[in-house]
Amino acid sequence: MPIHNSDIADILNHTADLLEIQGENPFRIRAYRNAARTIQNLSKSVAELISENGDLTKYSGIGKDLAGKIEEIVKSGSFRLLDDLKKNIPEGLSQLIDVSGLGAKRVAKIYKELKISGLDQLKKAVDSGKIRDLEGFGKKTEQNIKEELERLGKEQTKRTKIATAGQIAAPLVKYLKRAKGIKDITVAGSYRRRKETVRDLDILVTCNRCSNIMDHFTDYEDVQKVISKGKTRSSVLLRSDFQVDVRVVQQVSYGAAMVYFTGSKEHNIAIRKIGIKKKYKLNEYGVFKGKKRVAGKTESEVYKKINLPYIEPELRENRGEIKAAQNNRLPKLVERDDIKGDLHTHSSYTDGRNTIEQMARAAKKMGYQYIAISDHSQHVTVAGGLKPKDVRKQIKEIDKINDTLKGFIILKGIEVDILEDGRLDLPDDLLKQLHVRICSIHYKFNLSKQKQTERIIRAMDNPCFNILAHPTGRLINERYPYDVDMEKIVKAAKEKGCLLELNAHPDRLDLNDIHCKMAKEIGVKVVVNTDAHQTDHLNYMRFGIGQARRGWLEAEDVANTKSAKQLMKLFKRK
DNA sequence: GCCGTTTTCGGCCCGACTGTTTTCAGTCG
Repeated sequence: MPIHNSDIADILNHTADLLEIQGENPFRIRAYRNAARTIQNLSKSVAELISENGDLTKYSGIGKDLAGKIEEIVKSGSFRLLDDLKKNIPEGLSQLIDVSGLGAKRVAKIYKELKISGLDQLKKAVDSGKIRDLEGFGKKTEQNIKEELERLGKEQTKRTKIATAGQIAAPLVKYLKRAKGIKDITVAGSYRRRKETVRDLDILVTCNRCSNIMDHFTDYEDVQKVISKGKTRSSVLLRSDFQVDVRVVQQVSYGAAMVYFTGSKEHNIAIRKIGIKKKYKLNEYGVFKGKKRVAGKTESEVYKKINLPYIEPELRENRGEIKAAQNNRLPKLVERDDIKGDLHTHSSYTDGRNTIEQMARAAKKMGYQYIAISDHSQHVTVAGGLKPKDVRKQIKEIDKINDTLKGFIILKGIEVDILEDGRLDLPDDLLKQLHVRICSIHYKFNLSKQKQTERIIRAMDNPCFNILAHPTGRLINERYPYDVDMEKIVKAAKEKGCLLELNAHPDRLDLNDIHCKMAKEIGVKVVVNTDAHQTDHLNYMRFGIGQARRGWLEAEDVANTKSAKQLMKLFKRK
């Protein structure tokens, strides 16, 4: 069974956890974590790379030693260092380290002094008041651990989808704005980087003489618990168990603080290193030469001081953006206003809520030039998938409505199912009468990787195949992607002249950012579609654009920045 | 364990907050 990059990253992170509990050199531990992160973010499969005798040491954070260890993991499926560590350190300790407030040092102490090696034992020790007597611990710490354990018990700590985070952020930002003296307020962090899910919200605030801002914040009616509260930084847990941090800085530090709190952590570390080389110190208050602040008011000013152009938040993941910036080769990222239409939408012909005409008028109102109605095909019976006669009826209706629309066209589309054997769910002669065929998988998710990949590539052989919809089928936090070899699929799409969808629905966001970048590098155009089932879903486009930007896509890489006419040319098969 | 315009040793991002201890270690982001 081939080992995935995320498996290798998990093994390295697990190793780092155990090394940390063992009290190893912190820099050695960091090296394992850095390498794990590098691998996690790689678009290419490490297993494949090794089988082709590729050199892992060309990636940052992987040296000779770790390259050898990674090879061991890939080739043997096990890792001797980790196995040895496990012999000395009970398995349960890595769960303890996941308890917020417990780090490696405290876990090691709890284990050493009280022989506690699992969550259940920890709970018992907390209940009987044994923790408070340990040196360096106390009543308060014990209580915090107790609360954390209760929280872990009732809730799986999942990351929150960006759309949900937005719904939480909006009223909170509105509330914060009512504080006296408040000036600027920005939701920074991974939310600003438009990551598909976020762990918490980082809200950055500037204000004049605003001594009461933190009181105002912690008084918010949705606050369940105040985790910490200081003059410049406070953290709370909302009733939904969602964490929000607020940081206050002065106007003169706003740009530096924005860079700092937007992250990512890895990006920040990388730019600080550049700063150090230039004898600067970068922190959230500015860029400093000695004790003198030489930049900090705006983000551009901060980047400029270390000889970099402004880097868009979505790129700040230390995935090559700094090198690109140094070489003046940053992409000019696609924007919502570049989009000229939506190619994946549903109508009341199947499981959509609105009529074709309502969908079209809503799209026109958004400033689009076209919309494709692409309802389900017959195999998806639960959604009332269209039979051939239904498709013919829909074609006629679209022609009729198109006659009434000025400066806008409804494209005839279909979301046609890819059957288990790779055939499409409707006859070719009918599919040929449509403008756009979006092809997707809605059943048999659990085929082997090889079979699933072959199924899709076989479907692409059909010249009617235009776009592969939601290519991995994942639903964030709900359903894993089906097992496919994405690199093979992207290459097949390139070879056969097919396009890939980036489904903008916030539950899907599929392709993910890494796959978007892969498509761009291989030279396959991406279509950002909303999969709208009602008119207001058309607004999901903004989430798709965020993901596309994270995947380094420019307008040129996104097919639906083109006119309908240009699109038809793109769909022409070789 | 990684890395190099301070190149093969000696560094490794930086600061806030908490709780415990009394000047700071641990944790987090």
